[in-house]
Amino acid sequence: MVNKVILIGRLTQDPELRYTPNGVAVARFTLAVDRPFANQQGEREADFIDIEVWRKLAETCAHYLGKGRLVFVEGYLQIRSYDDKQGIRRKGVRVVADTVRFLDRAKEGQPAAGAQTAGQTAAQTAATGEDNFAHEINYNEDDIPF
Amino acid sequence: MVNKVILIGRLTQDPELRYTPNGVAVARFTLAVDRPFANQQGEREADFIDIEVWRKLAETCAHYLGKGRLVFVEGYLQIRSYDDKQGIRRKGVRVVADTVRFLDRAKEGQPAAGAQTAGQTAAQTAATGEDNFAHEINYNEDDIPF
Amino acid sequence: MVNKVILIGRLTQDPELRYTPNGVAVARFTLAVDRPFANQQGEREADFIDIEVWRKLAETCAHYLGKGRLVFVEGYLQIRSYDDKQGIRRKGVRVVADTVRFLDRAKEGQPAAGAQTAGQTAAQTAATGEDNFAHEINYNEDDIPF
Amino acid sequence: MVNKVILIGRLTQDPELRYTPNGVAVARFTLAVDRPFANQQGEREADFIDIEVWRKLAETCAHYLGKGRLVFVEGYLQIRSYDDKQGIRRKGVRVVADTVRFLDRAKEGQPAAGAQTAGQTAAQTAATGEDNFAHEINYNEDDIPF
DNA sequence: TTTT
DNA sequence: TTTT
Repeated sequence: MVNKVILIGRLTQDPELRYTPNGVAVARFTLAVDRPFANQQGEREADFIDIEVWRKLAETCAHYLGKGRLVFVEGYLQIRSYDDKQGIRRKGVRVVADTVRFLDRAKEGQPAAGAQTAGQTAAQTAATGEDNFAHEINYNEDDIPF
Repeated sequence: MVNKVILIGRLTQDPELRYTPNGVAVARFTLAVDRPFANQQGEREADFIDIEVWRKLAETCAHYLGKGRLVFVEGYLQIRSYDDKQGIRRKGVRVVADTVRFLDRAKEGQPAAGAQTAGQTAAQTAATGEDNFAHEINYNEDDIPF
Repeated sequence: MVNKVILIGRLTQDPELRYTPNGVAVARFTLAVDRPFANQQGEREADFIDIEVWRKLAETCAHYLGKGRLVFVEGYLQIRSYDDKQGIRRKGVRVVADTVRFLDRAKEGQPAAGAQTAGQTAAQTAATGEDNFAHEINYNEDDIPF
Repeated sequence: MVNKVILIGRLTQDPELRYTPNGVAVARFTLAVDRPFANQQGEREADFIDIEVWRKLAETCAHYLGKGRLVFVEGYLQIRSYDDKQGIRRKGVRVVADTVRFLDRAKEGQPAAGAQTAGQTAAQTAATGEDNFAHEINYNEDDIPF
């Protein structure tokens, strides 16, 4: 009924931008979110949380964000069961974000770039028949939010 | 750096209450959180999200909550990799809650009860050598929050 | 940059529904939100927080909500300076909500009703020249969110 | 019942640090939170939101934060009626924060400093009989959270 | 598999 | 009274 996730963390890699067969943009990246407390070995661990954004926001993220950037993310937790290639039932988890705010500036000499070079057209994506983007979770039209 | 989850949903079952070998109470339950939109078949799906609570709050939840109850939950998303019995790497996901608010009344004739009958003493839990509570995620002292 | 408020509380009165001169619906109500701790006299106080909703959601709230109902509200905090009738500078505060979820059922015999009878048409509102709705905060087109 | 505020914005001034007569530290600062949309004149306005922090966190904020710093704040909205010096009833609003995260680095040459020079001992504060800190809202023991 |  |  209410499902809200709020995160601040750093991208572990540049975002990946893809398009559904129908030409809808979707970008994915992983956020490293440091825990506020140390574990018993005195190390500070992080949670690595998969983020998914759609449409115009996907293209903005792919264009401007890169590895190491600090972002605020607001979205909802989506949990889905699926069978992997070995036919084993697994649980897929991601945060589908409707808000992403950039909290620091891109580094000099490391222009925003990067990510959007991964851009493919809808036609290209359809052509490759890529069906297990998003770590083995297949997309269909029901997956497209909003 | 910031990791916050806010949920309102209904318990799919009574909570399970256990104790770590050191006697720390931990309760688990699953929340069904309805999505606010229908899918293409016109059905309203739900996400099923595992919740974990500790110490006094664990005992309160086990005592007063039961299947079907509506609750507000606030906590953080915890993601952990582990190997299942077949040695396959899996991802465990849960929300560790620090706040749980009860949003409806317990039904008549179905007294709060239930859950806490699952209560075991620390000694009992240790004795059974139960090491894969929480859907195959082993607990150790580092897992105990706060 | 980020401004988010999340509340659960009960309406102190039925919502008031009005229309801007341009015919945009706006509803207002006050939420009593109990504090989770008692004060030194052992009493549990509440904060009384003014909520404002717009358009279709305004009409839904006016139609279905009434005094005493329990709701979840998500929105943003809006703070505005203004001069009251005595010309004294005051601060106006309200939560502009984009999400309202009803957490309990309307009571029997006390049908949803009530609120929406306050409905005026845009023409009516314009005619009365009402300019200090919302506790002395004048509305202009800039106030209309989204 | 639930009252949660999440903000990201910049300090308009250095924090002010005071102590209650009983020696409890309290710091206050105002956050400028830019709205995500422009008004009809094409300007981007901000909300100016008063933040209050207590105890150790108050001292940390006073020590490390200064004007212009970007912070994440989590807390609850507190609304209180009071009479100002002219005996006029007014509404005091602030966010009492339990979490403050620093999102940027202090500028070179403008060392963290500043704020904590305002530090007074409990004795000093008591001596001055200062009773309307916090913009005319008097503190008493009930105001001290947690 | 992971970020500063 | 306001921040970048």
